[in-house]
Amino acid sequence: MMYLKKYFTEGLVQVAILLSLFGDNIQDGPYLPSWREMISGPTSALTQTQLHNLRNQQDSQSRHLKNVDLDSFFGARGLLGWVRRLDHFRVPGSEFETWLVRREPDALVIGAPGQPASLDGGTGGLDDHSGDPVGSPDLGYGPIRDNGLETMAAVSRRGQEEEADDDLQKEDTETRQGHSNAGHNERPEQILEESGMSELVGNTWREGWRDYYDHANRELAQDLSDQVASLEAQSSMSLQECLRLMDDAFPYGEGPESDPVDLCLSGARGEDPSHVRQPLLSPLLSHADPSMDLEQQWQDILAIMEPEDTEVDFSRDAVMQSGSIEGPGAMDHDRQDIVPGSSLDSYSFSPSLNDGVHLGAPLQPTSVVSDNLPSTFNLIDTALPLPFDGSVGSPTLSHQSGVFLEEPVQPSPLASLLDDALLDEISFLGLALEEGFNPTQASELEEELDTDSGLSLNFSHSPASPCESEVSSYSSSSSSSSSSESSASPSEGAVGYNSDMEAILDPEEGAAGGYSPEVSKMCSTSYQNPGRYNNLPWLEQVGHDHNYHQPRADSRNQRKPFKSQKSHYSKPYDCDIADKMWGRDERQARALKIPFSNNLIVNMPVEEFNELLTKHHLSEAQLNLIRDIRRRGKNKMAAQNCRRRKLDILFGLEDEVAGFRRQKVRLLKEKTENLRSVREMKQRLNCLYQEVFSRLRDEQPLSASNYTIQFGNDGQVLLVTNNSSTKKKKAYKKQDRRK
DNA sequence: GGCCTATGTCATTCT
DNA sequence: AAAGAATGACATAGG
Repeated sequence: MMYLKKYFTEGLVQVAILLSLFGDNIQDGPYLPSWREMISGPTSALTQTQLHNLRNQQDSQSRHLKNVDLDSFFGARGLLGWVRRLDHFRVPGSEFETWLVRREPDALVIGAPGQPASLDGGTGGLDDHSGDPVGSPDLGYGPIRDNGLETMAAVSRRGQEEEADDDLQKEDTETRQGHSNAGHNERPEQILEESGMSELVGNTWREGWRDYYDHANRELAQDLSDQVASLEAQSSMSLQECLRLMDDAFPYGEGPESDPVDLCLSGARGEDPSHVRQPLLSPLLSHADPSMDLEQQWQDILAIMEPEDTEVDFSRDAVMQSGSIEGPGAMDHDRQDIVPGSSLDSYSFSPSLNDGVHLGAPLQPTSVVSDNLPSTFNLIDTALPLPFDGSVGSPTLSHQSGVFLEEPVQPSPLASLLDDALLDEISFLGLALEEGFNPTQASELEEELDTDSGLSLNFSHSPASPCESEVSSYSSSSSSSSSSESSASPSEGAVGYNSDMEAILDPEEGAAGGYSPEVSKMCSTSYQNPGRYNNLPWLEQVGHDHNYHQPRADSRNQRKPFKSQKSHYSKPYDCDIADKMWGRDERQARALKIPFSNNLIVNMPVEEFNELLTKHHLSEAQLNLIRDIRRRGKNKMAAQNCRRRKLDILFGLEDEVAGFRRQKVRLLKEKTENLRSVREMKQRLNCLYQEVFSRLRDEQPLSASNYTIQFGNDGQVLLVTNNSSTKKKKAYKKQDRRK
């Protein structure tokens, strides 16, 4: 606020400087705009939207017209500040990655997933327990490790900028709370208040365009942030608990069984699981009670999953897993995308699992684009082969899933965790596809777009005041010739306008009716740059010269020498140019022998104009004509300025649209990354499930394809055959809980 | 001749 | 209240 007031009071030059500074900001990477805004101060105006016109239309606030651009600047600052705070929705994503780091290297962190302080020991723990994590990419936790490293980097960055971000997040939190409490209609006001600009922005602004932008973008951002937040909360907590419990059930070094994860990993390497002693989870979970009852652990797992089960879409899951929607081609394509070079290819499963598991590919952009959306959904949805038995009171874990089940499928509880996220992703991708967005090009596009500031900071305004040309074209009605206008320099500014008059026009006063240079600087956008909007065909006809008051030299003007190359008011009424060169006013003025040039009449200050009229004895017809000439001349300049402002608004909106598109690409990219991480976690959980099942033995090893693990209400662990006709239950002795 | 664009002008409202 | 600014609507010229 203080910044803004300072700049506001110190004049428009400082505002221009601010805009220039902001132009640097917009070129930052996609992860730091909010920081930069906080650190660098209110470099806020994304574009110079000339929305004051709209505001003036709807609500005529008592602000000076010459300040409307500044108003719009500050108004845009509030709006765009909010838009840029959409970056906050990435915070959940960042925290989600943080969770990965905490879980892997440091078991103590698991119980307290919201404490960044424990992250410091994460890297060391990772190194200690994994042997040579960097040099052993085939250990199977490469993706997680990578995520962890990324997270560490993110956390490090976060720590460095935490102080600034705290303020920003606080502000954002307050904003969101206000939004949730007050509803949509109060959001713009809240934004204005938090930006300290409420006193500068009119009501119409809040009710008009800002509402429009606020509504559209907040919906987008809110959906994303809610989705990511819920996704993180659900999946991270559930997976975390599951992994911990499962690892508790099979602690490292206890008994002949190897670590569950090691089994999975060793399976990928073709090693004997019993000889593999590369712990992945056990060291991290060593704090857990190793004697914890398996049943209790499963129940804990199911308790975590259960709330999500009610939202499972059975029919869709069944269809998906039966492959009725996804064609074999798409399936094959997905698999091809997954295995080689994928971040998941380091995960391994038992042979049966490998046959059936439909690994969630890290959302290969090509597959997303080339395949239909259902296939994409299937790709994601079937990534977790953990179904759920809907029987009330008897939660059942089943290996039935789209992965390795032949029987009627049951929805996966963990898969349901991601339903919302997946649907949102689909809608997002659908939207992107609608607009021709290709995720494969997202990165390139983002880079390309980021290089384009999207700002209209190219103040290629006319060096001369819009009225200077006319002022310079003043000529005495008696002494000036027709060449006076063409030879006058626009920069001369003040020119003696009449031999009868002793006063010298002040150039600023002479620009009374024109578009003031300061305002022109504020409003001028880069549409005068011929190359900027070359890709907008509808703008080809718009990119004309808007220096209305300057002599024009384009081909059109050459074809229209009489009308365009010389101003109507540049000729004295008694010059010997043909009548057709003059407009109606010139002709009438000459007919009535008005002793002033039209330029003089129009651009003269009103006091001097009135004095001039009184000095000369003019007839009523002459006075009326002079006043009409002045009125029409003023209005003509006003119309020119009005049209220029319209174009300024137009291009400002174009800039904003470009900025929103960049942000959309950025958000899609982040969402894709988050979903990929979730899929990886689901795969790991599935691996653990398979391992647990493989350890349940009767007289002989049980086939995972024939049995389903169930828990009875009495605490018994049951193995239910998948064939309902020959259903038999094997009750396992309830183990003592040593909790 | 019709369409489009640029520009001027008028009427009206607002500052 | 006057002057001017702003702008929608319309007319006109030219391509």
